[in-house]
Amino acid sequence: MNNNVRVRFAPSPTGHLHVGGARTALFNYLFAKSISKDSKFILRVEDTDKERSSQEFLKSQLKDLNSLGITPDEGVFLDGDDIKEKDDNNNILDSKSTKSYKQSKRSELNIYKEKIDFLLQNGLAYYCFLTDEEIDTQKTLAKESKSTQQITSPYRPKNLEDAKTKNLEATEKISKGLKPSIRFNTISAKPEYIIKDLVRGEVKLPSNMVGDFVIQRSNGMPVYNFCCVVDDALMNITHVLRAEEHLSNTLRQLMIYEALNFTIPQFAHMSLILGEDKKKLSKRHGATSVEDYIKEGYLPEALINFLCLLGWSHPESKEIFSIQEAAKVFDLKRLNSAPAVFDTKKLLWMNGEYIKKLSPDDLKNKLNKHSPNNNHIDQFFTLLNTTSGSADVSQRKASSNTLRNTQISILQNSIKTLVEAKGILNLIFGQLNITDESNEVLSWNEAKDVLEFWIKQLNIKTEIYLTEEEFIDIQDKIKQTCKVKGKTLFMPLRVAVIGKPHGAELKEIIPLILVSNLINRAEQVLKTINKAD
RNA sequence: GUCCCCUUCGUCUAGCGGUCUAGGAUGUCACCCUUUCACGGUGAAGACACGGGUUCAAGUCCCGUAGGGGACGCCA
Repeated sequence: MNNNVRVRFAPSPTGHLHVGGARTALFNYLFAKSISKDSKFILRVEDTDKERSSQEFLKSQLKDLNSLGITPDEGVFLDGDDIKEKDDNNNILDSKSTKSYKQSKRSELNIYKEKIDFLLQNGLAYYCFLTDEEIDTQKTLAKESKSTQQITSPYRPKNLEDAKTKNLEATEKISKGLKPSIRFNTISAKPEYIIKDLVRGEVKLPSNMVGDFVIQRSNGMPVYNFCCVVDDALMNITHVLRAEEHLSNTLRQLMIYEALNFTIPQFAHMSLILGEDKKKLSKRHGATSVEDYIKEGYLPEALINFLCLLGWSHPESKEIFSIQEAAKVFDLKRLNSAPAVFDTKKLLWMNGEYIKKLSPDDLKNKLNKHSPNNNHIDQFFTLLNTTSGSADVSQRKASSNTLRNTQISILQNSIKTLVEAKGILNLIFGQLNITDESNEVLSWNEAKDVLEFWIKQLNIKTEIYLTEEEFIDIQDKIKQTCKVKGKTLFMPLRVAVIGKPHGAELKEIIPLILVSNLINRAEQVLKTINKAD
């Protein structure tokens, strides 16, 4: 009929957005965007587990998706700080609407009840009064006898006639206060179901993989497998792109599609993201949520770029590209069926690349957003932005573009994550911290002379800041007077400026530090030398 | 245990029967740049899990074996 597709990402708000979930969302998004302008990426919320779901988690997940650039065309979205829903015509749904993209709400609207009633009446589902204990015994028995561990329920009807009597019996029990679950009756299932998976090709799923599974909890809430099918069908989802761990669920879902006479969508089961131990990435691998990575100073743009390359490859072998660029060339055929290890080292490299590409203003904004209470950030950028009308000679210099660029590179070229900026800024504005590494340098005979002369020269200066030229001038004087060069000159000096023998280029960092501060630091270092003597 | 999926450098991957003495990226190492560190530049080492087939020809197709992973919930 038309070439538009409808795909969905259906998170469950029981935790923060996991990188695996983010990638699933990304591929769904990219697929929709790559097909046509009118294709839709829908966000549905699977919050049937009332105990574990929360509004806070939902909000956090939506926020993370937004910052990654994955915004839904339809369904649940975040408007400022409010969770809202919009339908396929872009109409905002209010609380009285009979439509919703949240399964908890859809359950209240009896959307699932109608379908479950249909199954019950036709013997395709049944009330099951098996207790937890009874189920446990069945399971342990099955384990001991090494047979397949499927639950067999005595409440399962054998045929339509049987279903009628069983339903009657059930109604009676329910009226007495018993709370049954509802199981799907697999009695009429085909022996084997075959899906043509877009990633894996033909996958055969034998029906004996599953027993009569629960489709509605005893508390009245239908479960994931059921809601998922009903919603995908009712929302006209054309392609289901999800993680491989759902492959075995597909069998159950296929049975439901069939029982309910729904059209079956196309499936694409994407490979899993693994930790370094090659096991499914989970909390015990450390940082796994998008929020964790952002807190650690990763840029959302870098994270999403990295995720995109996990199980997918750019047709031109590009490594660095935006989500928009990816959407232009995205093709499901390039999805890899093998699982991928999440390589933090490559992410780190990629993040560094993104940081280097940032304009000074963007860098400033990103840093401020990341650590809003660090006033060194503004100090740093104010220094770089000082107008050329300033009376101070170094401020005039600092405003020239070339100098500004080299100075900003102190920050930009040496950090791979936003958090690392803190350390650099501390070197410029913070308290001097003399590292253990410096001790050896300070024990050199020349060190004391160099520092004393350095302080003397600084004291003559009346300007607030030193220019690069002025520093080089002093540096030459030290060379002559103290008869030092190379390591013996630069290392003690560097310790006197940043507290360690390695790190920033002196002529770049010195023009950023107040002369008075330089004096304080040098005196502090000199004191430790004298103490050691 | 049962069923399902997967298998190219350490890692992410290219490869859709001949153009593969297997390409790129990252990581590692070396050298250059640099009076330090980093950045940058150049280069090196590094892989088709194994065994059978099919074919004139197999990393590429088929079958086994081994290894890894996933699912087996009134979680999603």
